Amino acid sequence: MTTDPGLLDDLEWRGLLAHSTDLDALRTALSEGPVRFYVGFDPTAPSLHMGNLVQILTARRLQLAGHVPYALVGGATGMIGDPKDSGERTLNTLDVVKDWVERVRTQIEPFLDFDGPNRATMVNNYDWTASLSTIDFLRDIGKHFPVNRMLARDVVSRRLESGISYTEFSYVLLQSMDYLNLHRDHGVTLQFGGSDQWGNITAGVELVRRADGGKVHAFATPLVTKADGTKYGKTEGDALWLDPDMLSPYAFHQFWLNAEDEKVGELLRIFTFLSREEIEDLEAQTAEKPFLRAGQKALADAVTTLVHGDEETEQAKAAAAALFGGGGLDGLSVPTLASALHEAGSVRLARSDGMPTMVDLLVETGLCKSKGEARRTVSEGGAYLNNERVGDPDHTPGESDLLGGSWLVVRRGKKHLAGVELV
RNA sequence: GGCAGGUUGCCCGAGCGGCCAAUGGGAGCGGACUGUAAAUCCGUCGGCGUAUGCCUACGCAGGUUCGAAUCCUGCACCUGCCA
Repeated sequence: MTTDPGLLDDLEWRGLLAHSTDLDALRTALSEGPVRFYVGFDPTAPSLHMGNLVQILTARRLQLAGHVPYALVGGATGMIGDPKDSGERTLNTLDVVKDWVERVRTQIEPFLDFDGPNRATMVNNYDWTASLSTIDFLRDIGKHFPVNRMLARDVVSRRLESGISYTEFSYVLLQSMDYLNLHRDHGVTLQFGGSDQWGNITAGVELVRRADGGKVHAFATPLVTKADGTKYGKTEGDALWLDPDMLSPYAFHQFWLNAEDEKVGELLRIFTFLSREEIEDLEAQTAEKPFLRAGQKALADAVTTLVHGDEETEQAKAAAAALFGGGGLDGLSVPTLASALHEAGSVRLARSDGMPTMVDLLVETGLCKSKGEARRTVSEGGAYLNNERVGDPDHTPGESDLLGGSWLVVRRGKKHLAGVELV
C-alpha cells in the first residue's frame, strides 16, 4: 500500500491543522508507510453534527491517502462527559449511552472503507474500560497524571470558580487511556480531533510517552465559526444534525446554501473533496459575482451529497428551485409543487375541519410554535400564503387559493416554508 | 461539621413586599436594504387570546401578608473561608 505524499500539504492548505505535535516528525512517519490513526466521537446526542463532520471527513482524507483509520465511539467516555465551559453535564444512563453509541457508529460507517488493505476498524472504549478495576486504573493510569498539571489545564482552571466534579475532572485520564490502549494493541501512532479536544489529545500523547516511552503524533482541526467569530453549527436554534430525521436533507442543504460569502472558501476546503483548482475557481467566482452564489451552491450540493446521497441532494435542489425560483408558484406543475413541499416539510389537514385561518396554518405547519407567535408574525408582516403577504391573522383561504386543487404554500419570513395539503 | 455568599426567562445578568411576565445585553424571530449573503437600522421576544382577563414562571416544599421573585422556616445544589 502506497501513501499519498501530498496529504499533509493538502490538510495544511485546507486549514485543517490548527494545532499539532512535531509536524516534521509526523510528515516523516506518514511518508514511511500507512499510519494507524484514531479519532474519537463521544455519544452526547442521538446524532452527530457539523462539528463531528469535520473529523469524519478528515479521517476519510487520511484513509484515501492510504492510512488506516480506527474510529472510536466513546461508550465509556460518554458515560462521564468531558468538561465544558458552560458547566457540569447531566449524566446519561447506560441505556441511553448505548443507544447513542449505536447511532453514532452507523453514522460514521458510510464515510469509511471497511475493506481493502487499509480497512477501517470501529472500536468502543467501553470494551477496555468497563472491566478495569479502580486499583489498576489509579496505579497504572492515575500515577502518570500530576494533579497540579491537570489543574492548570484551561478547561479545568476555568471551571474552578463555578465548580467541577471529580467525574469530569477525571475525563482526561479516560481519553488518554484510549490512546495508550490503541497504541499498545493496534499500533496506533496518530490521534486527531477538534481543537477543543487538544488538551485531551496531548494528554494522551504524553501518557503513551510516560507509560510506554512511545513517541506518537497528534493534531487538531480548527473550530469552525461564523464570520463574526461566534460558534457555528446552530441553525434555527438547533444543531446542524447529520441524522435526516432530526434535520431534513432539505434544511441541511439550505444551511450550506446560506453560507456567508466570507466563509464559503473555508467551508469548501474543510467540508468537500473538491480539488484545490476547483475550490480556488469557486472562490474567484464568489469574489467577482457574489450574487450568483456559485460557491454556496457547490458547497451545499457537495456536502449534502456526502451526508445524504445524490438522490436527496437532487430533491433538495429541486425543491429549492421550485420554491425560491423566480418563476412563481403558478408556473409549477402539481407534482413538482407537491414533491417540493414534501421536501420542505408539509402537513395534511382535513377539509372536514373547515378552512384554517392564517394563524392556524402557521401553527399547524410548525412554522410558529404557538398561536401568539403566529399572530406576532402576521402583525410583523412576516406571514405569506402562496407568496402573498397576509396581514389579517384570521384570513381564511378560499377554494381558488388551493394550488392544484389542494395545496397551500405557507411561508414565514423569507426562508421558512411549509406546505399544507387539504384532503 | 461551622461561618459567609449564591440558585431569576434560551444564555448572561438586574430586581430585593404592590407600579413585575419581571430593567439591560446576547442569541432567536420578523421587517427595511440585498443576492435565500454579511454589516446596519427598526420591531419583536412565556402561554391562552383581546378580557383594563386567566394560566404558568424567579432552585424545591411550606409559612407570614390584603398582596412575595422580593420577608420567614426547612430541604437540595453551587462557591468561598474555617475545621
